[in-house]
Amino acid sequence: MAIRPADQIVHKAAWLYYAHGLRQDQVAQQLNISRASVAMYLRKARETGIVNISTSTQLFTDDVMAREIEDAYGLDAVWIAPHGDHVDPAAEVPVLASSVFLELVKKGDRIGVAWGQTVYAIADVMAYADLQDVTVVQLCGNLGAPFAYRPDQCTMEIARRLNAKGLNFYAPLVLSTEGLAKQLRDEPVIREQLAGISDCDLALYSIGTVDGESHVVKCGALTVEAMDALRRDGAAGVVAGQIIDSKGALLDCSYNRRCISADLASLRAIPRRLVVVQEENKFDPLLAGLAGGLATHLVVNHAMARRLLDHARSGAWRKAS
Amino acid sequence: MAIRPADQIVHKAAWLYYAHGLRQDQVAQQLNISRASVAMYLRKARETGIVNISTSTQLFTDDVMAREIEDAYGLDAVWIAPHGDHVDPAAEVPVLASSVFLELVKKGDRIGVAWGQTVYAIADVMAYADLQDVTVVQLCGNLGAPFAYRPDQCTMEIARRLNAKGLNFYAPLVLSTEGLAKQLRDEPVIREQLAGISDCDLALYSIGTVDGESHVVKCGALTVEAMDALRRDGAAGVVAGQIIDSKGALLDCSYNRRCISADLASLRAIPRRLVVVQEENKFDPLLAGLAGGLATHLVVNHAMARRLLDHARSGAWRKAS
DNA sequence: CACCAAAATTGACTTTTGTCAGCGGTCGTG
DNA sequence: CACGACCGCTGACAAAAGTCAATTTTGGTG
Repeated sequence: MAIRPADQIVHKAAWLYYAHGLRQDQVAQQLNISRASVAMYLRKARETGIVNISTSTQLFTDDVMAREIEDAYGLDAVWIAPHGDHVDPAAEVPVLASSVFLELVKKGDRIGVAWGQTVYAIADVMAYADLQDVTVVQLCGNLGAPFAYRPDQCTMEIARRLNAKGLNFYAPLVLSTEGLAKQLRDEPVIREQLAGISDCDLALYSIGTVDGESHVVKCGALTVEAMDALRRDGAAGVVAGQIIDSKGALLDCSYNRRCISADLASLRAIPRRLVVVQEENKFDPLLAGLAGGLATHLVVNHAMARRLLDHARSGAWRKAS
Repeated sequence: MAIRPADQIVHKAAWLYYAHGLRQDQVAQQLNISRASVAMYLRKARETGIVNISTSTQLFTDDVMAREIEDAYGLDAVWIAPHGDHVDPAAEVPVLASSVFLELVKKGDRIGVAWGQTVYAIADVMAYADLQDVTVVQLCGNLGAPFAYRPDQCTMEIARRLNAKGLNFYAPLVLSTEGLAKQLRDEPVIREQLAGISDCDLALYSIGTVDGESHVVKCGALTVEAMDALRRDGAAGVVAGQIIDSKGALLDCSYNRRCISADLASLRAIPRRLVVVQEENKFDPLLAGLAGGLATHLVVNHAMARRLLDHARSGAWRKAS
């Protein structure tokens, strides 16, 4: 990402201020501009990722409960957001998740991103960074629904924050017939995108519920009735727009066959898979995802952590092999 | 690195302030402490690396001259510090070098560090970071001289800044006889340390001059006369306390044989080798180091960059294979 | 348990930073 | 070339952050 001439002055101001520790008035003097401009440039520098301010997430992994969940569920790392003893409890999980995400990203990475309110909330609070050679790929097809959290928006917003290249999926998430979905999957452009998913270094997604509140229902991919029927047939959660059963396997149903989305095996091929779960009612979907080995890194709040641990201790837990 | 209970509050304050964007008074209210304490905790958070503020060094690599030097000398990356058009020109190279260094370090790295005024200056301006599982190893033996920039100090200071483990070398840099040096090198403790050098992921050093101003002379490892004699025998630079010739090979001399330091082949085995050169009179030593393939990454100031480029263009340059 | 020294915390004050209306220059357009 | 819309910069004021001497708390000791 080449620096445009207009960025030069921003960069220079940021350098003098943050790297050399000069005060704004000294920087202003140095560059022969007003201090107000310096303040403006510095804000710009932070907003473009020229300057990076990050806070360690150690505190949230450095916890016996996190360790126990890691052991019980065979995860690489777990972060637990404390219960809302502060101003904005709802923001805690997304803020933590975005920090964790930024810690996991490396230069040159290829990152798979799914969608949903949680994913968008993370993107929304994510700090700007100027990572070189990062590509953000959309893990599933699109939806026309006018929601900010739809697949292409999630991908684009995260790409924008990281100053990365966004690779959108130019296909609908769900089609009306299985045949059409199959044909579309065989289209070179789509096939290529699907094939590229397993090459990702990092993935970010949440796991959706299978009720009327589900994002796939809200966005019109499924009717409430259809979802109810699927639930009776064993649907337990939603991953990248697809329905999984309680073992974390793809549910054998028409809907899934009509979906254009990441193959679960491709997802599991991604070495670091960050799953973030926020809402209370996502306990069962999360268990399904964990059973399917869809997560390696997990961010949850304290209440959910408690339930996970109790569940594991009750002996009810067994991961699918 | 486990978080001590006293750090909890620091971490929490930093989290609310930097991750959530609350103001200091809001954080104070949240934690039931005074705003003055919050300010203090935040400073502590920055000083411990719980909070990381870094500035992109893009501006200094994003330059035609840097590209040309990379091509001419076969380096992976070059950074050029602008000439001192600001308050503290002498600080420019160390500040830049420390930022570059921090960009190159990754979690879990093993880092080799040599010594000298330049290296110490870099350590001195380096931001604090809280890197997990990082080890900083000393590349050569010690000197008793009362200088801040002696080998153990350089290693320790950098380890302290990174919150890493420092592995010091418990042997003198130079001994009075070759036999003793050989015997000492065969001591298990020393042998192990020397063997561990090639396992490093990153190295940081400068290249010293071979005159009376050389740090090896100032620290008493060599007399001015001895150094003069070595120069007549082809000494061109100093790397990790050892004398190299103009081709970047170890000079065949008694002094080198009496040294306990990193084998040049071990240094070259380190994948990323950051060389930082600051002083004007280090041009020839730098050329020697480059000829010996001792650098992969280079930080110099504008004047030095100019000279390097002119030298390469004059056709005088040829790297040893 | 009273005492002291050292460390942590605070209130009050100073310095630094953020903000925004308004000014002045620039560029495209009629 | 005159006009107006737009953009970036600045001065002045408001808000926030930094600092430090004074005070309280803590932890160890006789």
